Amino acid sequence: MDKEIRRTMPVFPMSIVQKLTGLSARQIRYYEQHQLIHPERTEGNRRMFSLNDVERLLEIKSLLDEGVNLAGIKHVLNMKPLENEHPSSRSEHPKKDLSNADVMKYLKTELIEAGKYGKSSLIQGELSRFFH
Amino acid sequence: MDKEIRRTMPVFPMSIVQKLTGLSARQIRYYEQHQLIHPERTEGNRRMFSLNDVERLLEIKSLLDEGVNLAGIKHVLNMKPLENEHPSSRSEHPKKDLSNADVMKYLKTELIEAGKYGKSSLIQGELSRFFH
DNA sequence: AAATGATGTAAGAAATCCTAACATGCCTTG
DNA sequence: CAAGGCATGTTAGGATTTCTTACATCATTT
Repeated sequence: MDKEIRRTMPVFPMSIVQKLTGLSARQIRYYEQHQLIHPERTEGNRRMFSLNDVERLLEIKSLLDEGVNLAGIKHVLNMKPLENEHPSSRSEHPKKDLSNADVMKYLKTELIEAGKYGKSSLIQGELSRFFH
Repeated sequence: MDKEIRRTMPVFPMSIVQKLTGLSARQIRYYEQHQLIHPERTEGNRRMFSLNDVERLLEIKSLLDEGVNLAGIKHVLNMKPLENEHPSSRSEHPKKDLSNADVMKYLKTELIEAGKYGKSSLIQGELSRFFH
């Protein structure tokens, strides 16, 4: 009964998550500071990550590669916290299940709005010069 | 491509393996010392365990509960190292796939032999008093 | 030019893990 | 029954890893 390792169990230390995601410790801590992830802590205050945390970090990395900034990533990830949160830290989120298509639609409208008003609320750098 | 976590990847530190298996650090190190497991090491010499290592430890624990001693467990586990070894530490083992029935048969003959000669090569304590 | 966002780096403290050694309790054996 | 071996607990000192905080850097935005 204890044999199965749940996806929400905090089992990976920082060093392993760095190797698994290719992110630096600085980045990972920064994303936590900005509420993109919520890793657990040991009694001694060391971060411990679950499989879901790692996958979430990979999502973040992927979105970063696409030029989305942290504020934008936060919006996207907050739309589907149901499967990524630890059971301990879950609260009364507005949990709507949404598909990849929904996320893309959201990002596209954000982009269009940004283009209209000459201000990108989500994208910085690369893509932002396509709108002005 | 990096998203899938292989069963042989060393990802769990000692503290997590203790919680996952219910074994003490002393026990885990002792089993390694006696070649029952072969966890990897970080650059800084810290043990890092794979999922297979953890499952192997659970097998060990289960066999211990049944009264099998370390020498016996070593025999049993050495009969099926193909799926439990790290790819890095694999060598030209006589890798025969064997079923639970095979293992049980092996254990039973060992028990019978032990009974015959008045010496238990595998079992100590509980069961040993059934033979003498 | 100044402000902001994202990340790197460094320092000092604290937590975790390492090995080695000695202690303990239970069997087994002579 | 005493001696030895097995499996584990405990302790000590040292090394490694992680933590927080602060400051630096570089690109982008205002």
